[in-house]
Amino acid sequence: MLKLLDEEGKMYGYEITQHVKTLSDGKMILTEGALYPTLHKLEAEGLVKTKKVMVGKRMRKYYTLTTKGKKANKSKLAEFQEFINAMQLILKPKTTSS
Amino acid sequence: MLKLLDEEGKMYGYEITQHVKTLSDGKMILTEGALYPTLHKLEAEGLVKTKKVMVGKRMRKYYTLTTKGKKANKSKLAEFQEFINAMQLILKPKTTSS
DNA sequence: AAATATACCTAATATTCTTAGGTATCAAAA
DNA sequence: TTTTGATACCTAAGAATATTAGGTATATTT
Repeated sequence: MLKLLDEEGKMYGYEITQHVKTLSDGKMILTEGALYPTLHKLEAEGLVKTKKVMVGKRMRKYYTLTTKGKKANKSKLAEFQEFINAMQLILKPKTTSS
Repeated sequence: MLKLLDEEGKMYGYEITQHVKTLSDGKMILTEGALYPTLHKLEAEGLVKTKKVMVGKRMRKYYTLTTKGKKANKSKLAEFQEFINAMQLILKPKTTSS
């Protein structure tokens, strides 16, 4: 979420779920039960700030990264890559011979 | 765990934690609170079977994959790779120009 | 002798996700 | 025109999993 918000500037919750689905060719589904509590937590931690906008009679809540959120994005992305690297080391096939 | 057991043939719990630490250059720590409940669950599901061995006065519980466990290993490895692929698609930097 | 490593384990708590709701507007199909 | 599906927010119960912090005991190293 932080990464998408960093690139897109501002996004609303539903938009984030659609982005995730599109970018992953439908392989990842970010459910609303996972999405909204996380966004609220990010806001409580001061990583994002919100702006409510009315589109017709319907409400949209736009999220944007704070300075703290941009820093968190970088560190979390690096952390995730380290996780992937470590997992690949562990899951790399053990070379039996050669 | 399934992957390590598949390659090593048989392993005991503590050995698995050390393997994970070594393979990942100390970046991943598999704690015992995560390890043992998971091994017990794998056994309950019939993916691994156990054999208790006394080494001096100390007990070791060796785990080996069942046929079902070997199949599960393959599918779980594939599943994890798909997860990584999907995440990389989502986390891939958005090309702004060119 | 004491500290560290080996070797098993559990349990309370915390965290997070899934599932399954609820409310409401808007557009398209039946 | 009604009903379905998409858009758009949300919460809460339950399930799953990890963290933390123990407990027990033997073996080895300092």
